[in-house]
Amino acid sequence: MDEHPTRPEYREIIARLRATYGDLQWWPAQTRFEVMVGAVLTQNTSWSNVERAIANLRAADALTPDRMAALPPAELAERIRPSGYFNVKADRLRHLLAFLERSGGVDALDTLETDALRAALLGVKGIGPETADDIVLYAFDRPVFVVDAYTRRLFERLGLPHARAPYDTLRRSVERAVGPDVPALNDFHALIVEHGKQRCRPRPRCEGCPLADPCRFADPGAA
DNA sequence: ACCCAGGGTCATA
DNA sequence: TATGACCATGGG
Repeated sequence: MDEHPTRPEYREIIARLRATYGDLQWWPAQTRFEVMVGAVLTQNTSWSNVERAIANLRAADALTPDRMAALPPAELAERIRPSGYFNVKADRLRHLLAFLERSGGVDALDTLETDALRAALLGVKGIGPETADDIVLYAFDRPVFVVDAYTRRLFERLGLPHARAPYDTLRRSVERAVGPDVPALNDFHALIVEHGKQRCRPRPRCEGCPLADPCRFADPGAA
């Protein structure tokens, strides 16, 4: 009941994951705008598919706000087709472009406080909590923790509290315990995703888990 | 022929 | 607050 993990507990998880997967320091992108685009495109979609879409955009020289805004909507959708939900995501990218336009661009957003930046992003149609935090952390280097499906699955299996709590409850719990440590928060989410892709999958059960070997934790719902 | 993937919106109860 | 339908491609 209201039991929060201690700082060492999360630090220990980070340390063990780092020992296995390395010091990742994430987001595979060349610019902050590219981070934002990738964050939208990877919604419920594997990164390999996003890479094709990004490559198509790069081939069209459309990886800047101005150049992307110049694309006809139908062509934008066609370019990002490999990332799935391409009609929905094309609209979301255009909402993002309109937001950047009326905000004065990426550099202007960087002058906002973290909470204000987060709130502004959440006001964009198509940008929910996880996408907003991807952008806040990986494009603007602000100290937020990103919660995703991998995070909930791992925390559930480790028996950590708030695994199924509302998004902000889980996010704040980790932020409070870890502190405003951008490199640690950057790595933590990246490591959870990497661990999720390599081992901590719905099935088969995590094999050779660096956090608990053998992984003895049940799937969500089975506990 | 399945299940899964670095979610979000909208309608409904 | 909490489900469920919907969006769609590509890999295992």
